[in-house]
Amino acid sequence: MRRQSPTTTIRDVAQGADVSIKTVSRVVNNEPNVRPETRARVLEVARALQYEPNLAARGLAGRRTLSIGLLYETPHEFSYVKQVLEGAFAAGEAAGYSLLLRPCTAQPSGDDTRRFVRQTRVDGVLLPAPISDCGEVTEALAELNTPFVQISPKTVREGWTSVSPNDRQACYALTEHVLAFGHRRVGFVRGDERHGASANRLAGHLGCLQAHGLADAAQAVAGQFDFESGRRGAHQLLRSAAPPTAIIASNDDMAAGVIVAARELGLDVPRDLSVAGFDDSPAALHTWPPLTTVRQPVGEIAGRATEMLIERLGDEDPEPRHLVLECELVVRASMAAPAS
Amino acid sequence: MRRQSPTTTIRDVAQGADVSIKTVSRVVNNEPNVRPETRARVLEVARALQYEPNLAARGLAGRRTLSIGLLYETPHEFSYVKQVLEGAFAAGEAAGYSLLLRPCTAQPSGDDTRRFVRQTRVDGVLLPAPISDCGEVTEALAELNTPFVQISPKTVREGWTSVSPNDRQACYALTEHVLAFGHRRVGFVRGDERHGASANRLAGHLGCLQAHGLADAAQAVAGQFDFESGRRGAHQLLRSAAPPTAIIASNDDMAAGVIVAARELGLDVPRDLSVAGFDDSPAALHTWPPLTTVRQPVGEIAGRATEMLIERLGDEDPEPRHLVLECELVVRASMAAPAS
DNA sequence: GATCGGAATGTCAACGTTGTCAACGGCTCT
DNA sequence: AGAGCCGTTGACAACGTTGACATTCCGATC
Repeated sequence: MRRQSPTTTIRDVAQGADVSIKTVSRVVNNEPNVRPETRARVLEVARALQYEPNLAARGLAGRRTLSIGLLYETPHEFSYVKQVLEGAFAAGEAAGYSLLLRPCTAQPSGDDTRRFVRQTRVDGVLLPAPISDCGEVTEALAELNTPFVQISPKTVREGWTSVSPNDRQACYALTEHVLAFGHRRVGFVRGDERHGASANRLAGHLGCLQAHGLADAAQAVAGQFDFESGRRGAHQLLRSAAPPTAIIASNDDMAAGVIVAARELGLDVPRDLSVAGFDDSPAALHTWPPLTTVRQPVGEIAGRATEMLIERLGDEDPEPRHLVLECELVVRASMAAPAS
Repeated sequence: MRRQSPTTTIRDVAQGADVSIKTVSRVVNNEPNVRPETRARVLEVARALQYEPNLAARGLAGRRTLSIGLLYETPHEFSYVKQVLEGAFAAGEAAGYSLLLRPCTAQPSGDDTRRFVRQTRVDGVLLPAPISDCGEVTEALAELNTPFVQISPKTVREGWTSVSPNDRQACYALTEHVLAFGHRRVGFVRGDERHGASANRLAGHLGCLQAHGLADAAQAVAGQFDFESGRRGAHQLLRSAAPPTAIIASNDDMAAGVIVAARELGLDVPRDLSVAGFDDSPAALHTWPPLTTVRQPVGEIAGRATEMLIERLGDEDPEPRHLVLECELVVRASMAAPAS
């Protein structure tokens, strides 16, 4: 087996600064009761020797590993996961925590979860959608007494903690924006039902239609958040007797599919059909015309979730909280008044 | 501080199976010299108690941590990173290794790298492009005697190990495909120069033009692999006195930009302008028309790189290798004969 | 000047695993 | 029957850090 190049340990620093290892530990962990000059001397030596605490040893000795797990579903929607990663990494780093990723297949089992926590001893776990609603996972974590925070869960549960975007309100506003153009027949492509966002977006949409006395005009078809289902959904909607003059898709990938479907039917966007998406993903700018959509602060959501998780780690019996962040309408060129 | 729920350790298993902890260790690590019936008994108890070895303790006690690091650049090209992750995760898992991610800003310093390795004690490191060519990083790893494998490096270096796609050959073939349609003025949008792929793709393109006696017709403009630079590049190319009838972009995002630029100039794709991309990313299917492109086996490349890295971990003085995987032309609808 | 108290520092045993080496059996070979 | 060997097993000391607790130091108090 390959030899590791020698590394400086806490002992080397202790020797160099002429103190005990315990004092070095105190300095490195910012604990009180160290004379400022001692602290300075230790830091000096640590820096000179390029000392970095060994995380494995820390995790083994201490009660905590200073690491949090992130279970994410691998197949779809990677731009979402990307933003979650970035937000969580930044927030974690700021607090001295590192992130341990665990890609999962569609339905991670409780055993997978248990194995993950047992092996890694993560202090807590972040659960982005749709895993945030996986009963087996949350059960396993509760059983292991491992704190977790849900990101965009489907249903907000009493004693737990979550951070979500205000999907409902955002989709209400988006629908209102569409109606303001004069559209009266508005199609809607729903998202993957396993994501809580899907139901909320639909609810916001329907709520707005109802508020405008258009409840009967609602036309919603199923979708799974991917390009192809957007394309299929649009064909389905546009085939009807009274086809919509505008279509809202529950995310941008599907909206891109809607645009392609329109083009396949010889319809110009936005002249013959207005289209709106959701998420403000990169795809929203890659379509022609660029998509009117809603910016979800996914990175911020993940960051706040991480902060809340870390906060809860210190508390023996923390207050459950449910944070909701607002979204922002992004107006681009895919929306116009209906051809009268 | 929150209490951890009690976990079963190697000692519990040893007690349950009435053997020493060392024997359990041997069984769990598939070491030889354990009587089959003993092994079976230990495995039985381990399963019953849901025993999972503690990775921190393993890393501390053993010479190896069974984990490998993956430094990746966070800003651009996430679909690439996604595929790298998936390939590497799968290959790592198969060999019992876990992956430790480290998102980096544009130019990670040697110190960052050293800190990462020192803290985590990863056994080896994977370097996807463009970090694979970051001198500070490779230097730091060499200095720490930490094995690494480069993924798609710019330049293949003697004593190191790498896995790359055959960008040059693929772009040669793609250009040949374009010429076969009858195009004679072919524009080219280059990629980010920090990626090795960029130079190779350009070289393949130019090589093919030369082979067909069209070296003088080459028109290549700069790009950075993002949508916007594709759009700018296309405008630049199409503004010229003898504008190209086909444009090859060094990746799909830029090709999407080219298509939008064409539309902005009132050109129909593919009637007035043929377009080809590279990578077969999701974006290639989100454009209209869908893009003719080249499928790079990124996941497989990352997987093979991971396997090679793990293989090298066991060897004291492993043979350096440079593996090159072939790409595949994906013909879609964005390409047609030039309007004569 | 003895006593007290709190801040500063140190000692030592964990933590859960692997590496080293020694011990034990049963077998073959003389 | 004794020597030697090999396959099997175990005892014990690492690994680098933190937690619990002990000790020292120093100034304030009586």
